[in-house]
Amino acid sequence: MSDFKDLDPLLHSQLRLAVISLLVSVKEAEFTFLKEKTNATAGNLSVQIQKLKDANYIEITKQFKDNYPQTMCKITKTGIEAFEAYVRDLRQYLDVKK
Amino acid sequence: MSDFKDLDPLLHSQLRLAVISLLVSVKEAEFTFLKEKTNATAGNLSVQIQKLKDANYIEITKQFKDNYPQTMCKITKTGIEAFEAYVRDLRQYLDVKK
DNA sequence: ACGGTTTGGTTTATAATATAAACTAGTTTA
DNA sequence: TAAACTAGTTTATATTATAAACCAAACCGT
Repeated sequence: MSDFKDLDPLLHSQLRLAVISLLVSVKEAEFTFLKEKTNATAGNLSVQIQKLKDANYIEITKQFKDNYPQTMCKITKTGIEAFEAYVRDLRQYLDVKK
Repeated sequence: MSDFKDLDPLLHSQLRLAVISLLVSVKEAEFTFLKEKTNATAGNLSVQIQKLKDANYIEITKQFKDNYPQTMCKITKTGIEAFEAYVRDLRQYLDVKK
């Protein structure tokens, strides 16, 4: 019998977790902002936000701003809940019982 | 410029993290105990503790007990420190600033 | 107005990782 | 003594993460 809950594999990824963590704070952010804050390569970020979108953790909208393409990411209710559940589950692993 | 510290990839793995978390509590445990507590398959556990050993996070000693092979795992100082650093680093991701 | 550079990405190929399946070696039980 | 079980390891495969290559359009100097 296991002591540990399975961690949401979508969030148990450094980059995706960072993205969600940021979006939980700011609600909405540009691709370039996320790229800078996470220090990720554009390619990696592109792939990972796509996965978050497929899971309905975020919404992605594309528009043009000052002549340049702009990709906006916004967290969903599902995403917030998933993050909260992940944090809750992870505590089992981090809080060592003496 | 990145807001997030890189997470120790050796610990950012569900099974290895569970193993280290257990060993931080109990100091020393049998393979079978870890297998039961983590609900891992034997093969997976075998591979993962080997990696922890290679990183010097744990020590592995093999002996016989009641005619059966017994693999004991014990956490090292390095392992404890790595765990503490991991937990510290992870807080950046979990503690959302309002 | 053209060639090179920069912005803002996506797609694709490869490297790394996790996991399961198959195997080994020996023990117990019927 | 054959089948089933204990306690693992090794190997093959599936999944994931990451980087490299690419694309389209905009800007910038000459």
